[in-house]
Amino acid sequence: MRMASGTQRGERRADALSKRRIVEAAIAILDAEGERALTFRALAARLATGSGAIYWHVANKDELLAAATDDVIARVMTDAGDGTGPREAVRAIALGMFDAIDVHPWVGAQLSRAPWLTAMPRIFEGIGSRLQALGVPEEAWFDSTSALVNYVLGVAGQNAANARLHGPGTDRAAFLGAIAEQWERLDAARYPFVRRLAGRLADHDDREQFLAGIDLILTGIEAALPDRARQGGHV
Amino acid sequence: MRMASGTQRGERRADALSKRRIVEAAIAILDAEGERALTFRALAARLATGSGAIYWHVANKDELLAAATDDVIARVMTDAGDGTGPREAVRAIALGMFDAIDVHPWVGAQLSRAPWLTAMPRIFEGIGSRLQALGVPEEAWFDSTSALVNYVLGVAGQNAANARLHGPGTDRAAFLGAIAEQWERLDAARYPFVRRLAGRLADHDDREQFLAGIDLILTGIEAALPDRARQGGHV
DNA sequence: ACCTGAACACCGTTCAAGT
DNA sequence: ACCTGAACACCGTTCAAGT
Repeated sequence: MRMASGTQRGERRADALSKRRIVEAAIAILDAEGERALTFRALAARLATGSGAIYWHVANKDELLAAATDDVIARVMTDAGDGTGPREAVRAIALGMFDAIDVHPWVGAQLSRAPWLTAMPRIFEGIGSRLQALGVPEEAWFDSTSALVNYVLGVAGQNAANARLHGPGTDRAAFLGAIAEQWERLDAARYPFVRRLAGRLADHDDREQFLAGIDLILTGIEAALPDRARQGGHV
Repeated sequence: MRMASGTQRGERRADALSKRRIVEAAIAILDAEGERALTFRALAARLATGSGAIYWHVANKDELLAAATDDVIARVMTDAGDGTGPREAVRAIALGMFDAIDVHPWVGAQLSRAPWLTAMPRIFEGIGSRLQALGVPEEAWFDSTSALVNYVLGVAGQNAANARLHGPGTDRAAFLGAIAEQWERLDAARYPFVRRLAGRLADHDDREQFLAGIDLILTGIEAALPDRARQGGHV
């Protein structure tokens, strides 16, 4: 007796294993239970199969994580980035990444593991093409894009790290408050600056601060723009 | 018969276990053989003891990695950062971190795992206090420092990731060349910008590009400076 | 107080055997 | 071609037993 019910030649059962389904299941586990919960055993259980079956579709865990990350980043790049002007587009792309990593913190960690061949070209293209539209001269493309991308990746990594510390579902405010409290208790002679900063830690808005950083870099980029391009991008 | 040779009351044998010695051994393994090589078994073998002995001095692997990272960062902060003016000091601190991560790539990965209570205050203090000296007004301290720190962490994470891809001791140039080649082969319709960038990937100088990003952010920070502070820091 | 090393629980990955 | 699931090698961590 065949397992398939209503399948025809060349078709696949709706629940047949595939890289797409595996990646989707992986994302679901990562989102709901965090990075530590993603094991081949858990994945196999969720997909009602053996752990070895997954290896038929995916080479190893690194490839699985890269594919999951690429999935999320691809969505960001198609969804965001069509603001009015090029400056708005850069901000929109950056914010899109921030928000995506807010929902999928593990993406932030994964991006620090060099998906140079999958997610990274998407990010470079998304941001760099907008800088080009902003009128940044070709000699400055690489450095400018790299500055924005690295900043975004830095924030992404920290958000991922924070999410790892307070497991999925814990509230951020209490977490930040606890750190602020520690910072206030640091040695006054060695950490005068950090102690004065501590008060702002607890009540600052991550998203606003992220955007403030983007704006600082954009201001730096625009300061080096040829006069012609300063009035909001070229035609 | 006692193991000790020439030890007196209250003294420790030169080769007695201690957190310091454990952390030093861990750093040696991480530097020489990479992150994957650091296991409690390898560490115990190197220290000629049982793996359980390490747990008497160190709570777990996370604490060990945090301590190793803190060690490296602490050295950067005491060694670097005394340039002529505050702007030079910021650049010196940033470059110090870049160079440290170049030598110890695993630090870059570890910083993306939130050592909020050890390395992070050092970094914030090192950079933030110089921005203060630069004349940045208090309302802007947090955002400005955070922008620079996140950028540095982003670069750090990428350098760590690259080092992980080409194991310790492989040459960077060939590695970048391989990626540039892949980027040139991307779909022309979807990645026009990245394809044009690919040529620059292979021959660019990481360190110079890093500094260019720092300068962009510093320019953005200085653009918002009150007039009084623009001429090179306050008195 | 500090060290030893076997044991435990768990993981990524492989592979002979199935369909 | 694709799936099953036991087995392998390895890891972080624990802990009873030693000194």
